Amino acid sequence: MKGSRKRALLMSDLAKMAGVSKSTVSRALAGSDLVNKETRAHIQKLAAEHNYRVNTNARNFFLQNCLTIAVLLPSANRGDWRISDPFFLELLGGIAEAVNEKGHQLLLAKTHPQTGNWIKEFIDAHTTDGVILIGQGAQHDKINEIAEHFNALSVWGAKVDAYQRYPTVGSDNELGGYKATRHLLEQGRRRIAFLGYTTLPEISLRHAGYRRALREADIAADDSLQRPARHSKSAGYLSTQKLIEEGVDFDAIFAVSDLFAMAAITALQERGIRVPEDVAVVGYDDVAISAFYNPPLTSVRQDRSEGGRLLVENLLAAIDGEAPPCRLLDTELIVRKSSGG
Amino acid sequence: MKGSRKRALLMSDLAKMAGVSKSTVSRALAGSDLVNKETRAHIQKLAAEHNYRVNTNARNFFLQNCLTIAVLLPSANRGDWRISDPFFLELLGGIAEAVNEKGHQLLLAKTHPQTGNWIKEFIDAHTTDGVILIGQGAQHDKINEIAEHFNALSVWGAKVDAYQRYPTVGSDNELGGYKATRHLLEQGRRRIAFLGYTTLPEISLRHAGYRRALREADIAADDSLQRPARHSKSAGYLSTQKLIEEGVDFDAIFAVSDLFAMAAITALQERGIRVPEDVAVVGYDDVAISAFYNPPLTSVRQDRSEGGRLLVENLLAAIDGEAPPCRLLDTELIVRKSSGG
DNA sequence: TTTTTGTCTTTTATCGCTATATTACACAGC
DNA sequence: GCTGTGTAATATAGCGATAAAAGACAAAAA
Repeated sequence: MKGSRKRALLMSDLAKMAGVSKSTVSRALAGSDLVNKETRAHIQKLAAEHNYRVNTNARNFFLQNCLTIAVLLPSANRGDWRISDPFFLELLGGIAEAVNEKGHQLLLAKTHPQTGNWIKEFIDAHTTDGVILIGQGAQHDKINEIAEHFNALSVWGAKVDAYQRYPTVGSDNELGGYKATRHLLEQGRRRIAFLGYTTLPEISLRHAGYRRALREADIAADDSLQRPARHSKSAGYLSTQKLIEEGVDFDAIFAVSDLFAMAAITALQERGIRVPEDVAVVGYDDVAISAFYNPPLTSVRQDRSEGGRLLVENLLAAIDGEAPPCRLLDTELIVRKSSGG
Repeated sequence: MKGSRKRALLMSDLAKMAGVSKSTVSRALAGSDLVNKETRAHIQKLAAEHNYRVNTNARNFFLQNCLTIAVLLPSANRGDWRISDPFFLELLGGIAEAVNEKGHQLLLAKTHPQTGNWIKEFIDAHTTDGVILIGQGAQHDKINEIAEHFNALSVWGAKVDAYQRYPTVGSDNELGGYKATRHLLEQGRRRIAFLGYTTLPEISLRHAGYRRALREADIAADDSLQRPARHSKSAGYLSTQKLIEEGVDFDAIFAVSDLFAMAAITALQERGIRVPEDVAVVGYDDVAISAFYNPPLTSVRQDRSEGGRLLVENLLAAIDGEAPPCRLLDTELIVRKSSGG
């Protein structure tokens, strides 16, 4: 079957059948009123009968109004696309929306970060007009390197203090971290654990917000409460278990993703620790499913629609040769009755 | 900014700059060894310096080896892409994988089912070589109607007994329902509620499996245990609440999606009903997040990778003018320590 | 009758790229 | 000096669609 696609019906074939010229067919199919009603109807019927469809590539080529934009989603496990975090997929929705609004095409691709220089490999192998990268992760240097040669990039993530050649879009992570921590402090919590791998730019900023809130409340930072769990499935769970086993005194957790928060809650409840009575938990992302969690998760909302829109805008600007700025999205704390205390 | 994309550098421009012909540039950029090493290097450097990129449309057009495939995901709420069920998004991943493997492009689109004839509208408005529909839902008749004129369709869903003009891919829903129910019966449960809207083809089949399992165990069907919750966010929650309020005697729930199962568990636990001690719950889909749920969810797994592959295969066959068959995927019951009893 | 107008249709040129065929040139061997 | 061989670059010919310009024809106006 591979490649054996049989020669498709062309517009010229259809024209021959209808006894008119190619352009007349083209116009008839486009519904132009420059062709006689009957002729139009006849051609349309003929096209339908013969299951004719215009060659998308030829059309796009001629009209040259359609860019191909790739979205790279790093997948955690090779061969299995059980995406590490639903947030990324929800963001993808926002991007799809924005891309379609602009009339462009969205090429979706999955990649395996572990395969060495994955982004570059992808760009070389495929033909795209621009790339949106979801998940800056710890790849800052690599992305910078790619941006030297390929500037049609737009990245979801955080602005890095150091030299940065590519534009990012992301929530105001510092403020988000601050709001989450503030909320916990307002509930009377004092021993707030931080669950997240601060090496990642976004997480580092959320951590900064967390520290600011504590500082303002005159609470000294406590190293035993810092839990650098990586973004892996079990990390949130294991880190929390460890926290308990080590006998650390804590009455709240700020987890840097909803997934982490859920895993943490699972670990807590397994040990009979009540949420939020004994330990309050706040997450990040406000993933769709969080409202259904048990207990419903208090979380910092990242706006996917707006995020997608800005990512696409930045990319189009970059394609035009501009150097778009890093953008910050509003953050909103979604308080749900229980988990957050 | 819109449309003001400045004239891009062409290959001919680059050729002029390098003092060679267009074809030489083309070959040099393709890394062909038909051009002198030095020439090749020089051209490549020049291209990089001037940030030249080949016109994707022209290239695709010439090579004509690239189809544009659209995936339609019905979104529940207009303007908000908080997708009703994470399973759909995970399936999207499987599709992306398969499409890329075949070297085609995946055009992602979101639609609003409520806008009348959404699928047809989409097909008419966009130019695609084929459409994958995620979510057959209650649209069987409408899809059939579209398939009359447009046969490049591939649908995730179930085979409908009645006249069906389009191919589907889906898990063996009857078997899945059977396995789930069987599992609950083996745990000694006898009063198993069914949570799902049986008007939908897939759900109807799962229900059939449920009934078969009960029949084999000599348990009479009980109408009060049938809960036709629709696929909406709160449906699982509300239906379960009602079940409790009505004082129905039940010791297990088979929910037709993990989302429903989670919502049900939330409702149960709010009333102090323990899961699985008092009521065991089994879901469907085995969504990534289910493992993290509290308690971890026992669920019927639908294989997204395989599903995506088959959806794409069917679509390519349909584009070639064949009439591909409806396919059934294996189902596997994933038993997690707690929820399922 | 001639001109004008209007409606429908065809001709022509083109989008930017790449594959194929062809040419240009250098150097070996006889 | 001529042919044969190999390498490197060029010229040419589309891919299939569409838009713009040009043409054909009939009916209305002068």
